[in-house]
Amino acid sequence: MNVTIKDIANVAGVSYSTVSKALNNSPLVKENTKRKIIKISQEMGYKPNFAARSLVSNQTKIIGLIWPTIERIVLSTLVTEISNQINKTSYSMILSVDPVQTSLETFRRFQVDGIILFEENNDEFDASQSSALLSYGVTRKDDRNYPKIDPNHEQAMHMAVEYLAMLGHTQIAYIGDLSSIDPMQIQKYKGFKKAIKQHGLFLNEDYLIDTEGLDWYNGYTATGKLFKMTNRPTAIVGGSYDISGGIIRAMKERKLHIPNDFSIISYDNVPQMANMEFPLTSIGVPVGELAAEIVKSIIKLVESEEMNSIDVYSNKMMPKLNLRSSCARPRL
Amino acid sequence: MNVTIKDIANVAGVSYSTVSKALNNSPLVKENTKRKIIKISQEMGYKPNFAARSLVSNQTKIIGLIWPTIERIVLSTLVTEISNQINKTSYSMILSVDPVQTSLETFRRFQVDGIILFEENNDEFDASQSSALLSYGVTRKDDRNYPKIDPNHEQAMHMAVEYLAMLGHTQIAYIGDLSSIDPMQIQKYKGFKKAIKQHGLFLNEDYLIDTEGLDWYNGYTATGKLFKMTNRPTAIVGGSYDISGGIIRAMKERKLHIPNDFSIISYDNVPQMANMEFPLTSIGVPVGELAAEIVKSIIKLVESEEMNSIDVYSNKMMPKLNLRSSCARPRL
DNA sequence: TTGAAAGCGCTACCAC
DNA sequence: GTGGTAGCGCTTTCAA
Repeated sequence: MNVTIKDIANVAGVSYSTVSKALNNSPLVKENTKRKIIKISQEMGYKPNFAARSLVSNQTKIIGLIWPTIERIVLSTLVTEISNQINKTSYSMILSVDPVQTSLETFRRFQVDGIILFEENNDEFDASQSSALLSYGVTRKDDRNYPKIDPNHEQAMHMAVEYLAMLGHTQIAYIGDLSSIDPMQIQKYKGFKKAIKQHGLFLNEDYLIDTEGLDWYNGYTATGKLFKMTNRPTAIVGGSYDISGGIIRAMKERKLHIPNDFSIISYDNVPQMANMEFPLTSIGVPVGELAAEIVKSIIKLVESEEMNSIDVYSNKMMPKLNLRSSCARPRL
Repeated sequence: MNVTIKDIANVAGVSYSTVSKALNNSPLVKENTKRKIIKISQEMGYKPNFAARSLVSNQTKIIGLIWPTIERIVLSTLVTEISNQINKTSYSMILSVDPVQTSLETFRRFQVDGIILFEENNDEFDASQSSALLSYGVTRKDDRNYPKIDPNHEQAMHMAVEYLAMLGHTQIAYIGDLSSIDPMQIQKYKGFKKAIKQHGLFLNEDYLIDTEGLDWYNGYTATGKLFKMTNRPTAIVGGSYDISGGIIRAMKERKLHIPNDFSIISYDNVPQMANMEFPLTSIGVPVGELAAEIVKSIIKLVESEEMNSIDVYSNKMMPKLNLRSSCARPRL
């Protein structure tokens, strides 16, 4: 059987309520007894019983996260990063891989204090009975009244184009998923078009290359279309980490040089960008910052909700340009 | 506030101990009252409080699973399937994406009843303090005293070669990761060689094609090597789902016909095989069976451990050949 | 500064 | 068949 505070109390010769206070570092206990109790509890190998604690305190200190159904390396990096950051707090994180509704129910039985949801999980669901909810990504339903964290895709495209234009590029292509109904993809592509216009460049419709998907191979094939053009662009914005991987590969196979033949900026600001076949300059909210904001927000939400003040907000996070060596001035 | 059994008791006009029994389907309650109570509890949206239940019963009915670090579609299919199957039992499953040691500690705080571990998680760790542990995959350390579930890779290769040989193939290639130190890859590749010999075929070393990785693109590139040969094989065994995807793509690009130009069998018996560019005949333990065995074993382990009888066993599961239309007799 | 006691939601036992 | 009640391990008043 596990050691309980009563066992400790017996050994220490105090009441078990004193033990409880001591272990929770309450200022109501004399430093001396506190130290003694802590020492004894360690010697006895005491581990607090989570169930008992959460039963009485009515909070579990657990954050639940519903695993995004669309598997992308960027999302799993985000999830891992969120987990790491939560581990640094007094909270823990658990995951569910079930559909949203099922996950929500599981989490309710666990009485998790807060739930992180990815808007890619776009199933219909009823969140009315749940604990504090926070979502990441572009929401499809405006009537959902929980806070949202979302990268500013439009601004990202603006910064990418701005940087390329500054280097002297005027012929910039976008290789990304134009056919998707995923609002995130739509925002990127619209953002790109808007940015081109804002920088006074000519928007060549041929330079909007549809990958028809987000996989590595989609980027690879789409890049093939680009080589068939007579009037090739000098710079490319890749729509995602995976797509850009395919672009690089297509370049390498044709013995093309980055950045001399083509300057490339990739969407998605993840550290893995540095380990690609060719390290790419990238644009996007750094995944660490995203995770930090998500963790900070969910905890704030959880703790504020206890005082019944749920304020619905939406945070469009600012992207950053991460310079590597995949961009140069265009050849004359 | 959440609905409790007391609330239900009030509405139903019975005592709350009767509610408890009814909800646990105890034979001590009259069918009539049982039905009434269940109906009311559903209407009120009752969800049992895990913490309270586990506090008294001293078990959580939770299985923890440590997310495999190597991301493969096959593994995530397995995890999802395991989750689905656990949901059908009285247990629930939670995931941790942290390193093994951290996950183990989190799970201990949760007092999970059992833990599923993937042997890909090959970190060093101390499992001595943990609850019932079960691992999937080839263990690297023989001194670990917990049960293991593992597909019989050797038998799988035997069956694949047998089938191809039966169709009349004598020139069979293996495209897989030969350079890996992952014991699972080593077993596949050795199994293939052994199977070739057992079927009295000549083992052409050139037909062992190293993908140098498990990604889609590794299969794609490795297939290129095959086309450079003068004496090409007539049949191919693909080392994994992703690798085989690359093989198919390489075939398609060269306008080669499956199965007329090449017969292909892929390792990994997952349903997604049917949705590939070309549906492939596949070999491996069906992922559903694997999940079922894992779930059955961990639950058995959890429940037997309560009577202190931990028997360490290792289950090498039998693969199955899943016929689709990617194999035919070789051309003469 | 410490101790006693109530009670979180539930299961399980014993009475009726 | 049903109800009453003890108690799981802990936190949190309130009293001493």
